[in-house]
Amino acid sequence: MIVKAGRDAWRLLLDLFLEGEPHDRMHEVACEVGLSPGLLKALVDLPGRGTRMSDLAGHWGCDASYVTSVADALEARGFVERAPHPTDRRAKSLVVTPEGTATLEHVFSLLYEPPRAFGELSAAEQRQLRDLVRKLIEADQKVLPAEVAEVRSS
Amino acid sequence: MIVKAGRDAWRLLLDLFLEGEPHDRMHEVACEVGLSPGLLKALVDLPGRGTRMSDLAGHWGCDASYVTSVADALEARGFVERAPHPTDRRAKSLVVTPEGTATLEHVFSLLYEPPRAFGELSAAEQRQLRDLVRKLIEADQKVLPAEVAEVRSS
DNA sequence: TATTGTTATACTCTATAACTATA
DNA sequence: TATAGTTATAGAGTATAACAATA
Repeated sequence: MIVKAGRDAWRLLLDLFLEGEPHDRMHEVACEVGLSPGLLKALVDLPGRGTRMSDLAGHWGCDASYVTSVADALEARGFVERAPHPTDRRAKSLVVTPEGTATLEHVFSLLYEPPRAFGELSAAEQRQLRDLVRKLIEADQKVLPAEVAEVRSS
Repeated sequence: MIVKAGRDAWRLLLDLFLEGEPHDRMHEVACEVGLSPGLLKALVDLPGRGTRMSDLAGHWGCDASYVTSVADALEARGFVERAPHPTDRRAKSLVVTPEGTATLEHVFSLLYEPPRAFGELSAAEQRQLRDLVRKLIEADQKVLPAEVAEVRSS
């Protein structure tokens, strides 16, 4: 059951992400590595080797033709390469180059750097927060499939 | 000082907002009220009565000409109206109409509805989470001005 | 002369439709 | 005939530059 404190917690969390220091993190990181936010998101969200470009469209929730232009842009920067599908000669997949991997590592090191405000919490409080968010994520993963089932049955 | 648990907490929080149920909240709400995400953000982020359009450009971090088109779009839907500045006849401000206010209330009621995962936390845990995030926001507000000062001095 | 909001124009992001090669 | 990726084209979103009114 969600109590008032829970509602307040969510609201505060939302405020933190919509207005505070964390807000522009994705945008800053994109600038830093010279990619548009959309291209950065694509690079970060690239599934493992062997995924067809057509499946990427589904994964990203965009049109197939847009996958082509994203692939062109990332390839032009040397971050990915097109690779042929082993058995289906119509299909291609995108593989991350060493340069792309290095960029991704840089991206994550920037993205995962906590906002300074975290330093104002005691070590015990940081542990508490980690445990609570972990629980939330586990619950989220439990809840999501249930929602999919709901949509299917309606 | 930020300890490992704090880093993990931030990383988990980021995962929650980038991938979990909360991720598409803004987008869903925009659909629900028939605004593009950009227009919704503008409406939500509209400062109080009397703010000049030129100041909105600074506030939103966009060009002044874009403020004009945002104003046109929101005015076309009846959510805001242009009002003359009391003393400077060059300037105008945007005021939210009753219809705009009603829409905003609807928007916030949707936005502030906690993800279902919150219900998996006990009442005590929800209170704990609220207190921690509250602390984080207070620290964030303390940290932000310091950063502005840094930028100024560099 | 500088500033406010607007217009005209152009560039980026993303989608739709038509096309080529392969299944 | 259907599917994979591409191309051509069009629509949003956003910026730059030139403009009219006012300060």
